[in-house]
Amino acid sequence: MAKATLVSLAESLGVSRQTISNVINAPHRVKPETRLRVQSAIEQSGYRPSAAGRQLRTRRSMNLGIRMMPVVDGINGSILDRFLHALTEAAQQDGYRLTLFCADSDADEIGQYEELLNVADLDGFVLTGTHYGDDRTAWLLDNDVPFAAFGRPWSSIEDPFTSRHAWVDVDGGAGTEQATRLLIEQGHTSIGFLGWPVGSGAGDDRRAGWRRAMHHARLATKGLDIQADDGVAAGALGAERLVEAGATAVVCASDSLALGAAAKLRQLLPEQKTPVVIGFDDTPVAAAVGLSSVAQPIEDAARHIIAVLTHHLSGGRDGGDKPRKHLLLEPTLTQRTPYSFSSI
Amino acid sequence: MAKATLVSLAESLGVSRQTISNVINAPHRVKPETRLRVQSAIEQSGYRPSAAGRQLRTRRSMNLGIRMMPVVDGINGSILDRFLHALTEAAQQDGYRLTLFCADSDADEIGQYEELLNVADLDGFVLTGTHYGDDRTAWLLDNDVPFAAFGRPWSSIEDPFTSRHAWVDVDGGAGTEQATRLLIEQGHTSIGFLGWPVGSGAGDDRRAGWRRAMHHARLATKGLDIQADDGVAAGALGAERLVEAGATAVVCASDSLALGAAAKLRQLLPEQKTPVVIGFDDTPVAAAVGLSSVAQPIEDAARHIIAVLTHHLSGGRDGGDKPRKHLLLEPTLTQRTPYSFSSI
DNA sequence: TTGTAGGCGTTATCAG
DNA sequence: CTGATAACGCCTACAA
Repeated sequence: MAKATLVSLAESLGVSRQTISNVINAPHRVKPETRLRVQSAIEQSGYRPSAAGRQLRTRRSMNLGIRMMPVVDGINGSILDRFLHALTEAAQQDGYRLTLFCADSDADEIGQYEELLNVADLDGFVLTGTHYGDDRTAWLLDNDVPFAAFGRPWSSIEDPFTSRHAWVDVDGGAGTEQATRLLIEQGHTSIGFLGWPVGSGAGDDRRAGWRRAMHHARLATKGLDIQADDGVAAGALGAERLVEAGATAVVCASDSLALGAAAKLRQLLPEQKTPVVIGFDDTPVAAAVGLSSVAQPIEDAARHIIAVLTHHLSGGRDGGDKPRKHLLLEPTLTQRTPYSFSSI
Repeated sequence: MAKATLVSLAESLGVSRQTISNVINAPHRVKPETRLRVQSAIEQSGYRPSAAGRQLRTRRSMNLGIRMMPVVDGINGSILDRFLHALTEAAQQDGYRLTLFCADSDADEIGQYEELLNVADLDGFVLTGTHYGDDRTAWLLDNDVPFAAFGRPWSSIEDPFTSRHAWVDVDGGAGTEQATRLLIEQGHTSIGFLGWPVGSGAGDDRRAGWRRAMHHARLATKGLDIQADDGVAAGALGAERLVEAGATAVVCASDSLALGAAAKLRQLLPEQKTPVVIGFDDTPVAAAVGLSSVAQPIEDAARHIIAVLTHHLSGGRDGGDKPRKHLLLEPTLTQRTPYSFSSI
């Protein structure tokens, strides 16, 4: 049996194709009687509207784009997996599909936007890895392209909550602050921060959280603030300098750094028993070696990103409540005992 | 300026839209002179063919589907990241896009195939996680849907190299065999295998590799073959039993198992200095703790999957060489010194 | 409430 | 080698 279309259905039912279309897109305009008749015919025939036909007419593809960032560390890849999965699931529930694309740079990404918008009629984009002076958000805003970002707009002057574009983020600073406070409660008075070079929004945010907790407890921070590129080796190196500066515990901007730091601290301060290093992202690596870590509610973030995007795309006519345009989620601290490599 | 279409271009050039279409899809049919004229006009106007229009006419979307498997361990999520990225990049180079979807089960996945085929005109699918008696491949074959699988068809009777469908896989058995041989060369005579319960294709394959190496060296395997569910804790438990059976080294079916095993062995056999545990997949976790591991050339696999799929879809008219329909890639052994948590 | 007409952008077919 | 014509399946506007 050939695939059913509006026309074939209309013929077999003795109504016009327009009526079928109305049953699908504007049921209230059709007399209940015929509506039911048509609906059951639709079900029986297994009719599914063609995306191509619809897209040609409406210039909407029900497709959302997201860029695959280049694989770097790999440790955070597992986070991406969770993020993508939640994104896809939420989009699917709202009738949207996710289209993946690659780009070498932000400029290239913008080029891809143009291309995908032109040829594939993508309805919107999900952005990740926002940073200071992000060209992409500016371009998308200028061109009235719907999008939502995972990551607030980083700017030293503008308040993110007045931003013109939708975003969802996790309050990294709150996470490191909480982590630092825990260490303070455990009696540590010299707690180092091991983060990325100043200049990255998320990194500076996490550093600020540590600093807040230290100041609040009136603890000195001099010499305890290390800037390092991400990675295990850099983490070990940084921890060494922190120990020299007197640190007995370390809060890190990533699990990679934390892993290196934990190894180094275990070596330099073997007498310590409590978890003295706290990572960020709660990756499987952290779980695997029993490292405490700040966990991001990444599935929630993904779901909200889709919610705000699809709500906007449907023009608010989707029935649901209007999702907040700017949302800062709280992370949680996953505490673990470092059984690691010595006492599983 | 409005977006250029075939019609607008044709008008401004004084030719028929069909000629423009021919320049794009069948250049050889157009007189070189007009072809050049049209081509430069295309470039100038920034014309890009509409996917919707094309799709409506050709019933092809230039879109490939891939299912997001449920997130389980997380450790292997990082592998997925690399895989997806390579897939997307290769597809993009061939003019295809990747569409993500979710499914709860294989049956559900088949339902999604139908849906995506019907509404979105997907041109083909990439399958992962093939297993014994996989319904999905059967369905796709029955319905003449193009696809390529990452993972050979597992069947006790059929030779995978005669399979009706395209696949790419990594020779896991060769990997564990190589790993086992290395340990034998290092002087170990009692080497355990820590793998998944018998019944999974990939798991049994890896087990067989270990067994081959042991038999080849005329070493006993009695009591050295452990079946455990994946995970760090199970790995530690399994290693304990292996040590009781006299094992001094362990080859594992995954990095999760290996991580647990390494911890346990370090505890039970502290005098050993050499890397006595070898994992599988070479995940960031392995890299982080200095665990040797069998590395899969996953980017190569992804590229070949796309190559074989797009070559088939283009009906072999894409100019390139015909890619092999069945391809078994060799893994490599990444050797590391277990600095782990004690000596970064 | 239902039907009719037109067109979205493309390619296939066939005639010139 | 080029052009006219006819779909592909759908939705919007308007007419009945």
